[in-house]
Amino acid sequence: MSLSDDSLMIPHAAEERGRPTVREVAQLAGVSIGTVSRVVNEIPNVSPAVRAKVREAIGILGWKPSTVAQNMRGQASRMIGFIFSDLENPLYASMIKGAEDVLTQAGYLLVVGSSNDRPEQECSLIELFGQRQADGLIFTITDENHAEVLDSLARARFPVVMLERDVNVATAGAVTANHYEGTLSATRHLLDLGHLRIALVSGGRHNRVGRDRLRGFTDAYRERGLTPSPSLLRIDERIAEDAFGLRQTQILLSLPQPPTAILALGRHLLRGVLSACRARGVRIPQDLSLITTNDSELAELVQPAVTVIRYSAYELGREAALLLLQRLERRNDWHFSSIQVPTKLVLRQSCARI
Amino acid sequence: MSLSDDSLMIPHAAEERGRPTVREVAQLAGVSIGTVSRVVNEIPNVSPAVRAKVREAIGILGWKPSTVAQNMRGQASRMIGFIFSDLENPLYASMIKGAEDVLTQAGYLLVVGSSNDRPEQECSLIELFGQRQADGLIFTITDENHAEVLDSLARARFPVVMLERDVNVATAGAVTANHYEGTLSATRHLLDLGHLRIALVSGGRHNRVGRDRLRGFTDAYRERGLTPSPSLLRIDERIAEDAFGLRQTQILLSLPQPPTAILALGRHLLRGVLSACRARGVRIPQDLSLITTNDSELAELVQPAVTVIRYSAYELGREAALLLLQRLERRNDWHFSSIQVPTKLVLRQSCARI
DNA sequence: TTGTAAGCGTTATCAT
DNA sequence: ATGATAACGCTTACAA
Repeated sequence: MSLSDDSLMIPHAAEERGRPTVREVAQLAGVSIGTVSRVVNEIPNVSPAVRAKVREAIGILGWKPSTVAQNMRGQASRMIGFIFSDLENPLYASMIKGAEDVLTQAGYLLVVGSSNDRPEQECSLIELFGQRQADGLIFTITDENHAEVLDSLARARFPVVMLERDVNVATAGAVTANHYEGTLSATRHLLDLGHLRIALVSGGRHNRVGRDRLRGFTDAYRERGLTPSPSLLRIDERIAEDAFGLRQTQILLSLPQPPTAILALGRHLLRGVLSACRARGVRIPQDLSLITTNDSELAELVQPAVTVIRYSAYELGREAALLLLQRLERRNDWHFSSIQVPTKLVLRQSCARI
Repeated sequence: MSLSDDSLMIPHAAEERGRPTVREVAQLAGVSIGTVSRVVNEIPNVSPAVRAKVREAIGILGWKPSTVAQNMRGQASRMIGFIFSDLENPLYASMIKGAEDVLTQAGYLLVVGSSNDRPEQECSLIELFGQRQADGLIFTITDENHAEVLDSLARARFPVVMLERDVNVATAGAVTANHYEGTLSATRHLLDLGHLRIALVSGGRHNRVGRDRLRGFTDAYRERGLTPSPSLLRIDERIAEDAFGLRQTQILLSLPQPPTAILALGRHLLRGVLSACRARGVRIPQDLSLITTNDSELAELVQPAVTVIRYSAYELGREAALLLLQRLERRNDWHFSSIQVPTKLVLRQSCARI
């Protein structure tokens, strides 16, 4: 008597308005919780009659298994982290979209975290993803050599794919745009037009993108037995700052021997370059040739339209996600693999023969 | 004997390389698991000596409590979902950033999901967030009247804040830019310049943004005892399509009585409008005045620079997150609240007196 | 002050 | 084919 009273009160009563649980489903269907689990997980040995009853009860209660409880049982969380510096950079937005499209398709959820270029933030995000049992991580590390971040990464229990970065961690794969080829062909193009004083405005050597660009630039010169002028190398870690493009262009235009062409490689540089040129009355392409990256509405529609090195950030994100999924499937052979996404020189009206 | 053998084998051995657990920490510190928990959760009654011992053990093992297990105990997951249509739309990117900045600060993690404007996808994301015990949701619903999505929303066990949308769900708060005022003042500006044939290119009436804009537009006319010409109202649900701005402008310019000004209100419209004008040799602002929204590098740097209705999408995201946090704190009074973020008319060179 | 044990909602291993 | 039960890692009420 009192037993049955208790068992009527104790179970997670429907009127408690909490989410339904397997137990309630089992009770309603008149079966055990094991059977319910077998039904939802499509395990063979269940009679069709019972299967139907359980399905009905599930429908009535609107029950969905709790992902949290499933994770407790050691299942994959189907959650992927994505750490990048700044969402307002349209390149990252596109990468995330590319990754998200692939991951959603595969039943994963994407968890984003901005580092704002702060390594400490990167560390704590990596830890956080670990605590939450993320299954994998896509990451654009700020400083490829930051010891603590690399440490967190090495300790991580999930596979990592680096986007646009090169890092000395055994378990990490990498996906990058081919900035070397892109810069090489852009520089060749300017040299072909007779330019000898070409300025390179770009990020520094602290990450792969900057290094590849510098290498492409100097290699194009070297091919013709030339050397770029050091004073025209405007390479700096502070490229992320808003006024970087403007300031560097002002400096270049004030040089005793100003450049005849500028290669402005980096986010939001175009804006500053154009402002500086207009302020000084420098005409493009008559006085100065210009190539930037990546492609944008601004580059396309400003007059004259600007020649750009174009690559698909969306594709970059896609490839990173695909590589990660591949590692997630066969957990054993995480042999290092590196994928390159092509770049393309899109010719417009901002370059002229000298 | 056999008992002690068993208890020596069973515990999660350190050499198993799994994540450490409370039990291992407790064992190493020579205390009980309850004590470990009390130390990490800063519960008062623990002696300093024990506290120190436990802290040391935690440090040695590098233990962090599993968020998953904590959630099982009914704790908040500190996970917020964000559903929007398209990450490549810089407005959403900024909103997400605004939200993320606030939420990270408060110890929450942001989980993103793109709907690509598909209500079914929205439904399944809402369900998914429920299954994963998200604590809250920021949402830009595609169709404010879609019954199934509204249903999922009503069933959801977490508070929801709508961004740029108006929805008839009791538990939902709302944050919007003041598109009514923005459009009103832009239209007034054009009327002040003597324009009578102003075209409105905008999204349809299926969401709040489109309706507010239309209302602002017609109210500005009404103030002067005028009525907008129906043929100049280019309002359509397919605004998200890439060529929408181009096509609508072509139509407008082909009219027997073409407009003397265009109000192009929506993402990526500027590009198409400019292309159409250039193709036809229509000069801005001599032949046609133009106002768009939101502000962008393109609007700022194209020549002539384009007058825009500006508002901060970042601020919109921030406000949404703040409203959500407020609801998360006092779970009781979810009385409906609605926040408006201001808009501002930024005058540039694309409008002329007629 | 500290230890013990129940329980969160699943899945999986036993029996039956 | 199905039911009972242990286990996942943690928090917390209760006992000591």
